[in-house]
Amino acid sequence: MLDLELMTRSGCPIAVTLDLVGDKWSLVIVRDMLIGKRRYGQFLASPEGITTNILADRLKRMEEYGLVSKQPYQERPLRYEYALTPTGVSLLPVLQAMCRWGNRNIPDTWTPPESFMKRRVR
Amino acid sequence: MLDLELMTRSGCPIAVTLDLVGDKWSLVIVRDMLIGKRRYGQFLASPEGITTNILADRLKRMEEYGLVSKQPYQERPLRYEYALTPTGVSLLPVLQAMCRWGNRNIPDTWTPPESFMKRRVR
DNA sequence: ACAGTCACTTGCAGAATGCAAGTCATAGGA
DNA sequence: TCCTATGACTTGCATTCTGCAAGTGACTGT
Repeated sequence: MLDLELMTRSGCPIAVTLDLVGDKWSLVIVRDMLIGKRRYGQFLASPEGITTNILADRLKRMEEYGLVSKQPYQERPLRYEYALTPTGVSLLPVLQAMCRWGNRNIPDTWTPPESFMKRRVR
Repeated sequence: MLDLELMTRSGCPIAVTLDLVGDKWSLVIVRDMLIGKRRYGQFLASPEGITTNILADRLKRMEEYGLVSKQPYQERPLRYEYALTPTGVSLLPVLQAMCRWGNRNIPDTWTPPESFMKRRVR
């Protein structure tokens, strides 16, 4: 369980989830981490084109929320890589449901790899 | 299939879904409609406290996107009620996944009614 | 010495959001 | 008749968030 002193709008699990990741970018970053991306530059390279300031802000926020953790992968200069915590990974079913919805309802959306759609967590 | 000329960031079904409903309010309104609310005042009465201008904007946007339709329920004064289209209803699995995630990971979130969690759509 | 890489930070303009108040049509009661 | 209430919005304005571009600091490789 996350231990947050988060300003939530209500106790509704949908509303609380949206308070944490209800914006245009957070779940795109989660998607990238689920397919193995770990570094700042890799997130920037995704086709959606997140900007540097938003990426830095979201990584920081999701770390505060307990969805992401960072580990140094080198010293001098000190550099971090980012990965999902188990709580972050467990957002996978939400993303899978979005993929199914997008593929069914919006023409010309990419078909995600089977490994992504079939993967089970928890 | 929706027929949109929507500015999407990429063809990723996750990113496209977020382009449509990736904000703090749209899916709260979808939740309310899924549990039977249909009128402006009912949406305003939800505990999250959406404001009138945002609600009007989201109803309009979701109608443009084909997620919501409106029907007059009286004339003089002309009043509409809102309901999800089949495409809108099919967002249910996304909301169910968010509920499961919220309930597992965030303390003191409400347990949704079984009728909501068990319901199946296609 | 100098360009290049990587991970950020900063400044600023424009868009989105939140808050409060106002509008419009009508019903119902004093 | 007038007054109040209801329901569905709209408007104005201040605050916050986002997008874009440029800059910074610590290196590495040439």
